[in-house]
Amino acid sequence: MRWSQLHIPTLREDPADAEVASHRLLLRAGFIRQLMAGHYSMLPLGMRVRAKIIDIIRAEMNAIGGQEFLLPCMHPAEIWERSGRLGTVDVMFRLKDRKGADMVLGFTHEEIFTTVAAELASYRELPQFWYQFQTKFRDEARPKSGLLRVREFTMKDSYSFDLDDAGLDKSFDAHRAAYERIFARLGIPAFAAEASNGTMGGKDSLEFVCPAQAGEDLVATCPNCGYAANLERATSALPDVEDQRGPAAPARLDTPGVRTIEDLATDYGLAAGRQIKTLVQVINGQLTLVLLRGDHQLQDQKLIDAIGVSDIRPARPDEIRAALGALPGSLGAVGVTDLPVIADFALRGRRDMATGANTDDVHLTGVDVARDIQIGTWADLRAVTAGEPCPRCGTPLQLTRVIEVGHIFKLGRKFTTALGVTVLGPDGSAIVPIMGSYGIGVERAMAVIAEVHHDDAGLVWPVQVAPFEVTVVPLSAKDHAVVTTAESIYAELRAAGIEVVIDDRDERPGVKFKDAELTGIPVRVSVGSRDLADGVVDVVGRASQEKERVPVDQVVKHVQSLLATLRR
RNA sequence: CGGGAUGUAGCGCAGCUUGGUUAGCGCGCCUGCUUUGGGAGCAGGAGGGCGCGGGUUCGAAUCCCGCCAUCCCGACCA
Repeated sequence: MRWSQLHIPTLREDPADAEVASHRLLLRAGFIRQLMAGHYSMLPLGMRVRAKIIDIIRAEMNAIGGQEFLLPCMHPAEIWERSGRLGTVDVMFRLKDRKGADMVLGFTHEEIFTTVAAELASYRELPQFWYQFQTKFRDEARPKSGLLRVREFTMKDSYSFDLDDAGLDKSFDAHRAAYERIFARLGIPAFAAEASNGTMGGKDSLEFVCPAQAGEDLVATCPNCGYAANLERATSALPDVEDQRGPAAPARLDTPGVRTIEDLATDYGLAAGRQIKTLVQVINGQLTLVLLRGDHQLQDQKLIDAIGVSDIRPARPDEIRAALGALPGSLGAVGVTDLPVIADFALRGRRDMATGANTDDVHLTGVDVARDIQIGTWADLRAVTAGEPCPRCGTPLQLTRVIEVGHIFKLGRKFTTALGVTVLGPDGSAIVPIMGSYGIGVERAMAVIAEVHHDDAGLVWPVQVAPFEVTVVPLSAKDHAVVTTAESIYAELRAAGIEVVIDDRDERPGVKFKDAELTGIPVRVSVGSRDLADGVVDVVGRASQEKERVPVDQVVKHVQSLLATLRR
């Protein structure tokens, strides 16, 4: 291809609205343009990278037996009604057609693939791996960071249908292995972390995450045994606490002006770890007390996962006072029998603790959790913090900021049951297939590659996903020898099957060099009159910036071996 | 959805406090000449009516009211 005829609108200055590196560079280098918040147009260079990412994912999906489909992105709302996700997922875009029929834009495709699976008839057909590359629409509360969080994007989503749990495990493991190969080939240093299933339901899920400053999630990782879990799922092995027995009954402690755990600790010598934190949440409209150790933070997703309800909000002060007779700062669960109480495991067996007395400016001490509080549900509710012992091996955990690039779920039979999918088993009885679902955000993957592979001069694409492998740069558009040599090198590289672009613009060398670096093309062949006098050209690696003088008649061979090295 | 910021040419910005001739600068773009080994120089030129809608005023990019959009933080999120 000829640069002069490609639409590559590079910018000399950083775009004002782009903060994170991938956003800034993809805009500057002319790969994408924004239409509105969370919706981006993919320009020719962006399309080439996207196509390569898709090719790699497709190859790995096919390698594990995946069959490619393409399902509609617009669906009748009725199908989502049947699975119970219609009114409950707030990122779902909804619309009506001219007849007034309710439609939705798919934010995922479990339901729709399941309608296709209704034609599966026999156990002999299972397992099935089905996948597609399809646009997803998600009405994000806050799109941000360029392609990292958008409202419209391409997802590779796949779905497995198996006869039983053992089959699902196999399908899941096959996808896990495929994902590891995919991210390795894409140049994304991702690893798997345990995660919450969120609105997908099901029991197990793994996120593939890539460490990055622009990340929105935190994962806890163990440097020793490899334990890794999203903070919304991570646990740690807290040391057991042996409390003294304490008094026979809680004692009243007047604490005028005390509103926080910290105040109580500093003013009355009651360490935060010996306090009970009482939070009031409204769960499905029901006021509920949530108890944690004073020095622990509630992890919201854990609470949602523990009770299986996502309709949760903190109670308002007026609701709290009406129910408990005090304001936050003096709340406690001692003697509360008319409200559900959920407590974190770390409070189990604790004695001689301090908590609010449900009277403003009064606390209780000497509280024995088992004796004095009626706890309905025990759960893991607290957020792990850095340095706590790994739940598997005890090594201090690290917290790492990451971007989620893939997520694989063991779904169970939620969707096949809801949509009535069965196959006949060997004995003639109906079997409900068990599902898994597996997703990779294509443009997010592109942005993550850019996050990981760039420098001060611009993008540095790994060869496998680069928009072009080589750019040939004639340093003059007028010097006959330079132009004809560059053109013949360009033709030879093309003939050798290398993806090459020739920068045939009538621009000064500096402009071409800057653009070559900004766009991140892995290899540059510079043809100038000075070197040509010696019969050589410059071959420069984008990542290494190493320059080699190569005789004109050996350029193709040299470039081929350089590309092979870069591919590794 | 709460908090903060910003909307002036394709991009980056100034002008607004203290309303006043044809709204300005840099980059980019077009033409010509000279240049051409790291974002060239000179000359000439095109392009916006200041996010949108009202209002105040003799007069509004500048003041007032409402709305919209974009970015950042938080809440939320597959």
